[in-house]
Amino acid sequence: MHQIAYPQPYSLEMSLKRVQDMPRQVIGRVEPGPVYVRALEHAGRLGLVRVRPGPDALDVEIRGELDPAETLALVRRAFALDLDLAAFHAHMDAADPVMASLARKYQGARPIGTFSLWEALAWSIIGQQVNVSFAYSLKETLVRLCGAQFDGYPAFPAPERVAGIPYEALQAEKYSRKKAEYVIDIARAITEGRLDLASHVALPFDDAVTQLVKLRGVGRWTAECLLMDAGAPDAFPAGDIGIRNAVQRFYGLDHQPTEAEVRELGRVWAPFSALACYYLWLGLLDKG
DNA sequence: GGCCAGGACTATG
DNA sequence: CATAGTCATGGC
Repeated sequence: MHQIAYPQPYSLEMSLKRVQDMPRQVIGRVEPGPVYVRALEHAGRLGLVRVRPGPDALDVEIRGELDPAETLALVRRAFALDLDLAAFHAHMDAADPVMASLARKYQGARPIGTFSLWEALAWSIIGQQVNVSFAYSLKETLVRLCGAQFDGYPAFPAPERVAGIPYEALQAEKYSRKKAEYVIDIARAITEGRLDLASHVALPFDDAVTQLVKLRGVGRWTAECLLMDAGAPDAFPAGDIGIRNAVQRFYGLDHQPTEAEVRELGRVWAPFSALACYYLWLGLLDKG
């Protein structure tokens, strides 16, 4: 059992809220405790990760062939443990009372994302246009068709696995032709060494977006969602329909704002736009 | 039953 | 550059 000291502020229960409220827990699952469990295929090794709250630190259990040091680093990133949430609160207290109020309501919540850039990008493409519930069923299909398993828990398939299936395999499972092509083509590009997402993500933010949108199936929204999941603190998918609805609701607008309006209203969130979007999405989970 | 979903591509003015 | 049509399907 490994331990990761809690950042401040932090609440695993709050952070798990969004995972638990999803219509399906395809890869990352929450079990009683609470315990976050996910199988992981990383660098050709398969294993399982369990994360639970200890008295003074997060307890991380790593099983299988996974390298402990690498896996702990992945957990840090996927659980956003290095984000300065205290600075986010201070900034919003001074700049935006609405956002400050949301941040207080979900005190200690940090986004729990994917464990690889490939999974983040595939997930964003899968999530384009369709409702979240259907997106999860599409993700489940991909996992069922190609994913490996550890101890009964499915892992998100490595790109090599997805690269090997024909478009028709996904088309037959309710993917649109284009969505099937986008996901499989990107898996093939990664597998064949033509695409290195890590090098794109490492670029300055605007350059990263510019490079990512050159990929077929990747527009600005998808690029910003990937960068957000990769930990870019100021990623801001302002055109997101959920963000637009959340802004209308929490800022009391009489109409659904356009992407430009959201970007303007959210200018004060910089350099914490990604966390602001996360808290807006969190707010949407509470109906009414 | 019609419209909207955590968009992007393609074809036309 | 700007707008319209298309995509697949589930949820409401």
